[in-house]
This record gives sequence, C-alpha cells and structure tokens, in this order.
Amino acid sequence: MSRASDRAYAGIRSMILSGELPAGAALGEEALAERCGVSRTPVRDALRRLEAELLVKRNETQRSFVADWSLGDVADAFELRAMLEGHAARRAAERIDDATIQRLRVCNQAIFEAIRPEQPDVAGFLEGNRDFHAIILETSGSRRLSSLLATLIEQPVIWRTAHHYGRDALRRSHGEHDELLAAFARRDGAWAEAVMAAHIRRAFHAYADAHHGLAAFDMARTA
Amino acid sequence: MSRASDRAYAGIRSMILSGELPAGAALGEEALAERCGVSRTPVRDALRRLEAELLVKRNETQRSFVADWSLGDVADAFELRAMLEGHAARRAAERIDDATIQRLRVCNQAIFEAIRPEQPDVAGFLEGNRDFHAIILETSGSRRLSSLLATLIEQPVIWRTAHHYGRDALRRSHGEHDELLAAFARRDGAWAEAVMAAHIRRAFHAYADAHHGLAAFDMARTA
DNA sequence: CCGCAGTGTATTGTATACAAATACCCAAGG
DNA sequence: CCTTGGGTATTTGTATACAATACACTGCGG
Repeated sequence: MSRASDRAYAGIRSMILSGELPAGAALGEEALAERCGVSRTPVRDALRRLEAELLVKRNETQRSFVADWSLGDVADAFELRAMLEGHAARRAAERIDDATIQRLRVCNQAIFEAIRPEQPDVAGFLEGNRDFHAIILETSGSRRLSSLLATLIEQPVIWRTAHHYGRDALRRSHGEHDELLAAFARRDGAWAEAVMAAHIRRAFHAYADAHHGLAAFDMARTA
Repeated sequence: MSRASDRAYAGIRSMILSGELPAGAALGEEALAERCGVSRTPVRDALRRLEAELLVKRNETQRSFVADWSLGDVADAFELRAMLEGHAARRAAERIDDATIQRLRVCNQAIFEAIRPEQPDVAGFLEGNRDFHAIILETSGSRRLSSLLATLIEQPVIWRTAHHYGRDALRRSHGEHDELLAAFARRDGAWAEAVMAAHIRRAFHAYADAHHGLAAFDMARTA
C-alpha cells in the first residue's frame, strides 16, 4: 500500500512487537501519528489493519489498546491454524501437480541449508517455512481459506516461536515437511492433513514450553 | 460505530445486496459519498469493512469493485463454515451448562413459532437462527473462532438462502437444531460436530438447488 | 468521607483541500 | 489496423481543521 500508511503500520507494529508499547497500552491516534511522522489519517488506517490482525483491540468507545495475548489465546490461534491448515494440506494433496511438489522440495532444501550450520540462520528458516506453507495454501485452491488463515498466520507471536527453537527442533520441523512431501507425492489427503495438524500442534507446545516453562499447558482444557 | 460511517456502510451494503450495484461495478469513493450523503472519509471506512466481509474487492491499485461470488466461492464459504462451526459445536458441547441449553431451547422454540404458520415468517426464522448459532459460537469460548466465523457468517449471500427454503426445509432446519440440542444435553462433542456440519452442508445444497437448478453441483469437485 | 454533577480537556469522527498516483483518450508512427 | 507515447482527467492517499463525544477532575452537597 501507500507510503505513509505503510510507515504507520510498520511503525506501530514494531513498537508493539518490541514491547516498546506493552500489552494494554493506550494507542492515541495523535501520539502515534507524531511518533511515525505521518498524520492521523494513515494511522487510523494502520490501526484498523492491526485490529484485524488482533494485535490491537478497541474498547466500546473506539479507543485503541495493545491487545494482550494470554497463553489461552495463543493456544486458540494454534488450534484453529492446525485445523484450517490441515484442511488446506488435504485439499492441496488432492490437487497438487508434480511441478508444485518440486517447488516444495526446493523450498524445504533451502530450509535445510539454513539450519545446517552450527548457528542456524533462523531468519532464513522462517522465510523458507513461510514460503513452504504459502505454496500449500495456494495449492489448496480456496481463496477464502487463504484469507482466513492469513489473519492467523501473520500473528507475529506465532512466528517468533521459531526463535525459541533449538537446532534439533528446527530439524524436526524440516523433517515434518519431508513427511508432508511424501504424503503429497502419494496424493494422500488424509495423511497430509494429519501430518500438518501434528506439525502445527508441536509448534504450539514448543512455544508454550519456551514461554511458560515445562509445567506447561494442558491443551485439552482449552480445546 | 458512528453515524456517518454506519450510514455509508449500510447504504453501500444495501446497494450491493439489492443489485443496484451489480457484481463487478466500480465503487468510486466520491460517487458513493454523494449517494450516501456523507464525505469520503466514512466511505473509505465502510469500504474497508465491506472488503473484510468479501462483499467488495480491491484491485492491485486500490480501486474498489463489487465482488462477484461464483457458485464455487459460495461452496468454499459453506465448506469452511461447516468445518469451523462444526468445531465450535464440538467445543460448545464440551463446555455448555444447563442454563445455556435452556436458552437454546427457547431460541429454537421461537424459530418453531415463526415457521408454524402457513406463510412462514422468514425474517423471524432468520433472527432466531442467527441467535441460535451465535449462542453456540459464544459457548465455544474461542474469541478467535468467533471472529473468523463472523466474516463467513455475515455473508448475506448465505443468509438469503433461507428465502428460497420451502416450509419443509425450514422445519427440517428446526429439527436439526433439536438434534443439536440432544447432542448438547449429552455433552457429546463429536455428535454435535457431525450434526452441525450436516446442517450447514445441507443448507449449501438448498442454496445450490435454488440458484443453479437441480443439475446442481458436485461438491467433491471443489472440496 | 463519599457520591455526584458539571465543566474543561483529551480523543475520536467527519469534512475538505490538496498531493500523488493511475487510468483513459487520442494522436502519431509502424 | 494495431501499437505506443504522452498528456489530461479521474481517483485514491494524505494532511489538516473542525465537530462530536468520552473521559477526568474539581467542587459542591449530603
């Protein structure tokens, strides 16, 4: 989108993610406009986008605040993602062609390269991971599914999970992608769906462990 | 929300739904502002909301048009709704309390009253139906699930389906709600999920029959 | 000391003017 | 006849001023 609007969006988003604006902080349009160097108009625009991404919440009188994500909220998001992205994987498996499988292989190879070194390239991993999932989503052939998932996947709190992964967890993720590829090669939708759901649910528990200790979380109590 | 913004939203929405603005029609902000008697600011606001509801699409240069819903798109929306709302029903069954079951019973009784006459009160049916599903969604206890489903359920193209129902179809819908209540009473999540999914998939086929003749539609080809 | 009303201040909603970007049209050349 | 280029007209993006609304604080009365 346009320059000022994007600047406001990126600026506010990074302020929230960096913790510069803590959960619950009030987001006055005027103040944000000044901090981003734009006028209130693009700020309002950005706030609506961030609200759609659930990074910002509004009270009953339209005032904006930084949303607070409880562990239950994160569990919620992961559970929905597991369901929807599992569904996407099933559809993709039923429609995928050889060329697309090849693209996925290349993509997963790039992930492998990123995590091979002693010090894994987490940014590279994330980029490959994002592409990998995006290709599957695209192959699922449902625009609405894509748009619903977009609001879940863009949740930065989810992607930042990977920064807490150890090298072994990154490799396991890569391995699950390989299993997904096997399911695609056989056009086995049910297999693909199961692998994808497991892949995402494991990611959630990696997140929960990293953020809340191994005492952790009984998913059944929120699911 | 605020007065002018709501006026623009309601105005544009009704213009689209009534067919006054046909699928594919260009939506210039200036023109809409004049027709709604407000300035461009609330119109821009309204367009964003309508875009989120998929009633409006924007091209790559930010110009807005009335979205066209192919039968495949509608099938898509119903399929996702069946999955998500089925999931919501399962969660609701696992958490529901007796008071909420009673509320649902009252609600379904109201639906029954609306469809009992020779000339069914479709508006009354819709209102009751909306409430019934809203209570289940609320009981599912997932804010994110609610917000995702909201964008699917608000699709007017879906709700208008009911206007094509005959009296028997309306009664069947009421009966399915009863079966859902039975599943809730037993706290049987899997049963509730299955009934809900069937309920919604049947609704899709009623839509497809009404709009595209009995030659109809092979759901497997899009699912 | 507490509660409440009223006023002043801060914040959001709306309108409008202007800037930037895009689409359309027509004319000229192949 | 089709393509291409530029220039104009239309459309969207941004800034700003003003209006409406919500919030906070103070002072009064109980």
